[in-house]
Amino acid sequence: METADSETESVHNASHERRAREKEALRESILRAAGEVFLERGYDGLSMRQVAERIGYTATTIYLHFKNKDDLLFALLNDGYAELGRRLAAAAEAERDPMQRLAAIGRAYVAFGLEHPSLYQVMFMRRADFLAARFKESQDDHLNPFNVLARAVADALQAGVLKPGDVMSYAMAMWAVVHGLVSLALITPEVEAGLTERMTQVAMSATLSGFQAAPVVPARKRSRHGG
Amino acid sequence: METADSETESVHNASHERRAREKEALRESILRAAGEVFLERGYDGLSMRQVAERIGYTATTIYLHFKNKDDLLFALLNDGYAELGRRLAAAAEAERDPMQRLAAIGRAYVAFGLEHPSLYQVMFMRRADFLAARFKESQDDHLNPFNVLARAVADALQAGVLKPGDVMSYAMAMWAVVHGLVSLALITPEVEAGLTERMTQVAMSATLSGFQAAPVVPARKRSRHGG
DNA sequence: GTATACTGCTTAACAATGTTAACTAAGAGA
DNA sequence: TCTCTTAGTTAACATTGTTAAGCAGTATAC
Repeated sequence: METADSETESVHNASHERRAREKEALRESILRAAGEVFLERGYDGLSMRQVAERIGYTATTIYLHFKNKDDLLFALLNDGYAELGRRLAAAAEAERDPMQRLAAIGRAYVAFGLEHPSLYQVMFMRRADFLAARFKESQDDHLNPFNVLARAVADALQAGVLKPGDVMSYAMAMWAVVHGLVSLALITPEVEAGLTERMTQVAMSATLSGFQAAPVVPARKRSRHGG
Repeated sequence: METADSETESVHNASHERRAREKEALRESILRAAGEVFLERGYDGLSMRQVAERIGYTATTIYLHFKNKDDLLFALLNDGYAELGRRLAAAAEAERDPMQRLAAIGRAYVAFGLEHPSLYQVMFMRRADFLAARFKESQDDHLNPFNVLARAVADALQAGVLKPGDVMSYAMAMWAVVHGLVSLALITPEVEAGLTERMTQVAMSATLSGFQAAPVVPARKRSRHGG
């Protein structure tokens, strides 16, 4: 009896596992197809029927693996957030000096955005509602992109290379600058790459030097030139 | 004969004019309704049928006054671009000192974005394709928002308060920073207003002081602290 | 004053979207 | 072999932007 019981049980387990594997495989397949369609047709061209057709299924099948289109999209973007986190962390580790580290993180952020324009647009411009969800989900994850930046800022503050201030304000300000650089570059594609690069250089160096420099707009006059 | 001729002619003119007036009135009415729907339901909730229904017409009627939905939206956004231009120009005029003028323009830009969140999102985040069209259209308009900024930068450069550089790089960098501040604030609505303000203050003052300060990340070491 | 042309507007329709409900077929378990 | 579960499909709905055809009323011409 016991033998029979455990035998049938193991059979059940085996088939269950196989089904689970197949299910997971199809889920991955859907995700891959969605990624392809997204890259080819853009965010607006990403339709359930298009994705399904590409892998020989019907649109409704996707709903057996994802709650709805947003759920599918969220899964797609999560890869993006993860990669961004990894790249920022890698850039941070590569630099020891706190100030240089901040600069490296900034450069890595901009590079990521320019390398994945459509992905970045959805992640940080079109579907920012996902941003809150994702960041809340991985609030304590040390690979959360914002956490990487905040840690570097905290280090720099502690090292005394920044003017006194709170971590949050500095981190958000830094984020605003790099996000501004990326998104401005993405919404003005007619601007030549050279100008984009010069703009990035100017903004980044100004911001970082300003973080450690004299008070704002000191309006110090050179009397020698007479106003 | 002549009298009759000129009489019928004037009748024609009069009726033509009336028709033209009515046509223009309906166009304005559509635009106003579209603005309302846009404000209430957001960009995604703006549908031709919704707009038409609000003023007691059918959706297809709109096509007698606008080529398509994009055309209608473009007309809507044009008001936004115009107002932004006026506000930046007003802010610029109110400050004489070149550096303070730049700061004022930046503050005005951020204020505009935060005051018109949905409008700003469409203007600079979702439908940036309109941006190119609009800016190309009013390339020489001195109220073009970017021109206002570029002029202020040119003045500051000429006054020698900025480190040597080209107008375009400075203007784009400045635009990137303020746009980054606005769009980051808009995509993270869960962030408290106080932090947004501190972030703005930090980023703006750092950037501007960086524009006129020492070279980037000079890594000047204080040997006194030994590393 | 009556016929004609124009024109402002509507109804009908099409293709595409996301999504739900009902159905089918096939495989697992007894 | 019979039943039940389940993966997948088909059909359908509401909504979208947009085009084509029709209709009614007004201005023009005789």
